[in-house]
Formats: sequence, structure tokens, C-alpha cells
Amino acid sequence: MSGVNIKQLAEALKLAPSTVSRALNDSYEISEKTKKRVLAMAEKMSYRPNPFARSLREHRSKTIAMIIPALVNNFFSQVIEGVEEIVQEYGYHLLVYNTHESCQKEREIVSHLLNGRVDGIMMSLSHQTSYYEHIQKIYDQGIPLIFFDRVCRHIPTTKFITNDYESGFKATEHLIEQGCKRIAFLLLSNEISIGKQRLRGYKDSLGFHGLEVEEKLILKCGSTDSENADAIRQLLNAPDRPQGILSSVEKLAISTYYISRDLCLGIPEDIKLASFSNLKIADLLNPGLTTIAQPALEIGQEAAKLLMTKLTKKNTPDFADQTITIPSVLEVRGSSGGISS
Amino acid sequence: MSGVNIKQLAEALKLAPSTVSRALNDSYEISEKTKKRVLAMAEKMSYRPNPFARSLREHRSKTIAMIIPALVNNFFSQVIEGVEEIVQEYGYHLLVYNTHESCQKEREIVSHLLNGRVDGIMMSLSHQTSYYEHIQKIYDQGIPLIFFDRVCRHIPTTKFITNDYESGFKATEHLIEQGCKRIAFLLLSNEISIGKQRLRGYKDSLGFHGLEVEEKLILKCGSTDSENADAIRQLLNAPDRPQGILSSVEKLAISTYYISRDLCLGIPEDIKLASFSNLKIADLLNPGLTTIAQPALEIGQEAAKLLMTKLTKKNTPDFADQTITIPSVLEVRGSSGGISS
DNA sequence: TTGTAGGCGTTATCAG
DNA sequence: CTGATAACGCCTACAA
Repeated sequence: MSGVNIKQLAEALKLAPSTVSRALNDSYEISEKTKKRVLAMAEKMSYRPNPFARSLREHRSKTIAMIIPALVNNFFSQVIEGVEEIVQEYGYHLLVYNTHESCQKEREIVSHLLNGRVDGIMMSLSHQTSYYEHIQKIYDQGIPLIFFDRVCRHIPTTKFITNDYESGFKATEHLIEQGCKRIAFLLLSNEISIGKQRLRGYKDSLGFHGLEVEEKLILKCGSTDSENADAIRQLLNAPDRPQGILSSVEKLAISTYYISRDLCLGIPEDIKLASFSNLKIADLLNPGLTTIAQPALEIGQEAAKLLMTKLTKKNTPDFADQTITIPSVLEVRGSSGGISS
Repeated sequence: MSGVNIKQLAEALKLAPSTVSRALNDSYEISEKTKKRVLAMAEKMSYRPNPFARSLREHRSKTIAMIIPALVNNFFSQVIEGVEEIVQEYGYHLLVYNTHESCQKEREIVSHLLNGRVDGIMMSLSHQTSYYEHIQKIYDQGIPLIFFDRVCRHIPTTKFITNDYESGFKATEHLIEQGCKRIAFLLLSNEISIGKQRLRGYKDSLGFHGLEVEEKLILKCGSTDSENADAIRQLLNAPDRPQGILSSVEKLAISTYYISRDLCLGIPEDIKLASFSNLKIADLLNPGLTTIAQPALEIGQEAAKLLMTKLTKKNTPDFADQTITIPSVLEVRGSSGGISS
């Protein structure tokens, strides 16, 4: 449409396209004088190199993709913020895809990215994902791949998570210290690695403090919000209601607030609550929500830095099959009875 | 690296590349038999067309960009969600850029998109943006451009907003009805179109109800969070503290919660508060926050639908110079004294 | 119905 | 230091 191409630019300068190209790319074999002339004219004619021609030639797109299970989510939006920031510094572009927690969508999205469109992928699995052929394909094609939060253990690459086990342990311990003997655990899905770790921490903590693990207190949520709400309602309505709840994701904790309000149950008097959550205004809730806050921004930044280094520095080794842990922080607030709020 | 190209595919089939290309694109001039054969082989060899070669040929990228001032933000993340959903339906890709409210960054980002990388742009201006040459360039290049929320009046294209004036008017009226005689208005920046409209609604509402507009009650925030907090603190600490506050953005309302807690001022007893906000859990705050909630998801969806239609249907007219208004909803909660919470 | 050839805009290789 | 040429992978006239 509007654009000037390198040929026209060369024509205007009475130079060959190749010379112009070299001048624009600051090649050492071009005289300073010519470079200046070319740059000036490029500016004047507002020349913009065509990214697709370049990508075609160079087999790289300067673009990466993020595949995440949800966008309207305090954790993921903070991760995106961190990633975008780093990516922008490096002059790369960021494609964002939302799987809506659907494995099917995840597969479709991945299949659109196996053609060289992106130079790298950062992803967090849908909680419905339980087989990994599509992920394996990314890896097999040699596309640099990094996981964060909801990682896939079967792929030998670098993963960024928080200390889920330890946090689950500590949060449970905290509830026990507040006097809870029976504590429920709200799990989004048992497929997800992090859910498992958090659950393991919870179980071990109970055991460590001589408390029994009751399977019926482990609520496997996941399908629809209303089904989850029903399950929580049933839990809170039961005659043998637990004294505490540890939620592995924010949205289930939020549901718990609504439901306990409905049922006229007081937090923390009747039920003490703690949750993994990145809600910034946790302390403005009534009562303030005791959270295990993940360092979402930092996870995004660190993961993106690693990817950008791999893509921009020569001879970078492939990602090690390792898990990098950035610790979460337990912030005690009113909901667990720790402090008044 | 890994990919099979159309030439190799043709070779394997003992056909010419052009024939294969046509078969893959379901051209009418290819026999059913050949088509099937080609499709089968393409599947078998897991052929993926190179998107850059295609973009280079066809002068379109099947990619659009969203440029927004913030990512960790309930409004914008909901808009992204809506946009992503529609874009994915159409098989398009979504690039996301964060200006961090900086006009300088906004300019840089735009300059990277003037080379055909994207087929269309949806944007919401940074609040620091007060001149529009870079935006004008997008328009002049003929790149389809849609604004939402923080629109640019000077560009004759379609803009999606909510009824900011009316909402400002109604929210102010609501505070007046709750007994407020003097109401402050928290403005993020006087450059932004929507801020202006909301402010105008506030002023007119005061006038309509026979109340005076006091310039010193109009707080122009914007630079840093801590400066904003100081300004609000000063407002609340003053001997002639207003009885009500209308905040034009969520984050200033959140600050107000913290500051009034610090100052031991009760909401709504000492200060009544209402805010433009897309916080989903506004009713879990203490007290619940009276909000003017924007239909963020819908704005994203509608804007994206319009853009997708323009890009995929032949002979679509250019975007009309119009403003499409999707109404916000005033939700009265405890913070304005409307109902207990 | 299928094959041939050229070009989209760049950059790298090879000459000069 | 600069110029000509080929190639990246695809699509589409045009030819057969």
C-alpha cells in the first residue's frame, strides 16, 4: 500500500539494494559517508523494512507466544506484564493466546505455532490437559519452550514455579496453629502439577502435626463455577464442617467468601480461610484474606529474560531440564484469624 | 529447520508446487482425487505453510495489535479477554503491547507497527498522550484502527466507549442523594477524553442540583502512585473535608480505602465513595464499593467483531467516524451509604 | 486438470 | 567499498 521498499530507496539514492541493506544494517564494509546518506534518505522517505520478507529470509520472527489458561486472573495478568516488559526491551513482539482451560483449544493454538510463526513459547497448561503430544511436538521441532506455574514435567526444559509444596505446608501449618483440627483443601484439578504439590504440602503438614488426612475434605473442583460453588456450599453446610479451608486458587477462595456470607458463617470465627492468591487488595476484603502470594511479575520477567537470552545470544545452550523456584510469601490477615482486620 | 515446504511436498507427490498449492487452498480447478491425495500427504508429512511467505505474498498478516496503557488492570484485562476470544474465532493472531501510560513508549510501539506487521490496531491511549502525530500515521497508512475507552477524537474512525458523561452525572447524583453537599472528583489526567466526560457529568450534576463546583475539589492525579496518595490524603485530612468522593478510576478509589483506614475515617460515615471500576469483588470490600462498572468484555468483543468483519469481508466500508456507546451500570453498595454491606 | 515462471522484500554470497 | 544475483516459501497469471 503505502510503504517504500528497499529497491525504491536504492533507486532514489542511486545505489544497489544490497548496498542500502548493508548500510541500514550498519555493516562494517560500508563507508560512513554512504551510511549517513542512506540513513538520511530512509528517514526522509520513511522507509520501514518489511518484517515478513526479513522473517522469510532469516527464519526468525522476533516474536514469541504466551499460551495461558485465563486472562482475567490476577496471577496471569501479572505474569504477562512481566513478560511483555522484557520482550519489549529486546525489541520482540508478544502474541497472547487464551486456552480458557480447554485442552482442545490448547492443541489448536499450538498447532498454529508449529510453522515458525514464533521463535519461542512460554506456557502454562490448561488444567484439563492430561496428555502431551501437542506439547511434545513443540519440543521436538526445537522451538524454545519454557513453562511457568502449571508446568509439564514430561518435557525436559526449564520450568518456573514457586515453592508450592513448601507453601502448602506452611499455610496448612498456619491454620493448624490458629486452632484448626480439620482443614479442607480446595483443588482446581488433580491433573495439574502445582495443585498436586500444594496438596502434598497440605497432607504432609497435617501428618507432621499428627492430624488425619480425610479424603472427603479434599474438594476436587474444576468443571464449572456453579458446580464448584455447590461443592463448597455443601462442605460448609455439613454438620461436621471443617474449621479451616486452604484454597489452592484465588477464585475458589472468593467463592468461599460469598458462600459463607450466604450461610451466615463468620470468617474467621466459624471458618478460617487461607488461599493461594495474587489479589493485590487482599487486605481490603472483609476480613482481609490470608494469602500465599506468588511472585507473578518476577516469574514473568525471569522466564522472559531466559528466553530472550536464548534467542538473542549466540551459542546459548538449550534450556536445562530444571525447575527454577521463586518463593511465594505467606501474608497472614484476618481470614485465618491470625490478626484482626 | 524442521519444516517441510511446498516444494518437497510436491516432489513427494510427483506434482508441481502450484498444483499442490491449489489443492491445499481448495481451488475449484483441481480434481477431487488429487485434492485428497495432497491433503493426505500433507498430513502425513505434517506440512505447515510458512506464514511469512504467505504474508509477503498476500500483504496481510492475519495478525492484529492491541496497544493499551496497562495490563494489570481489571478493565483492560477484560477487554483483552473479549478481543482474544473473537480474534481466535477468526483464526487471527493477537499482539499485545503495554504503553505503561507513557506517550513515548506508545510512539515507539506504533512505529514498529507501521510496516505491515499487523492488519489492524485496537488501542486505548496512554493518559500522557496529548499529541497525535503517531496515531495520525497509523490512520494515514490506511491501517484499520479502532479506539476503545481512551479514544482520540481527532482521528475519524470508530470508537467504543461507555456513557461516561451520563455515568458521571448519575454517580454524582447518587452521592448527592446520599446527603453529600461537597463532593470531590479524582481525575487521572485532564488529557484523557473519558476523564473529561466523566468530569463534565460530575460538574453538570452538581449544577443541576444547585451545588457549587469547587475547583479545589477536583484532584488531578496521574504522575506517581505515591504523589496521588499524598494528594488524596491531604484532601481527606483537610478541615473542610468533602462528604463524598467520586473516583474516575479504580486505583484511586483503592488508594482512598487505604488512606481513610490510615486516617481512621469511616466509609461511608465520614466519607462516601463511588468509583468507576471493574473490580469483580467490589462487594467483598469493607464496605462494598459502589461502582460504575464498564462492560469491558463486551467492548472488547464488539470492537474486535467490527475489526474482524472489516478484515475478512470484501468491500467493507472504512470505519465510520462514530462513537459507539455501551452503557455502564451503577451498582450501589455500602461505600456510598446506599445500602449496608 | 496440471505445469512453468515470476515476484512479494530482504539479505547473503560472490564478483568487481 | 559497491553491485549483481540467488534464495527464503508461497501464490497466481499464463501456458500447455
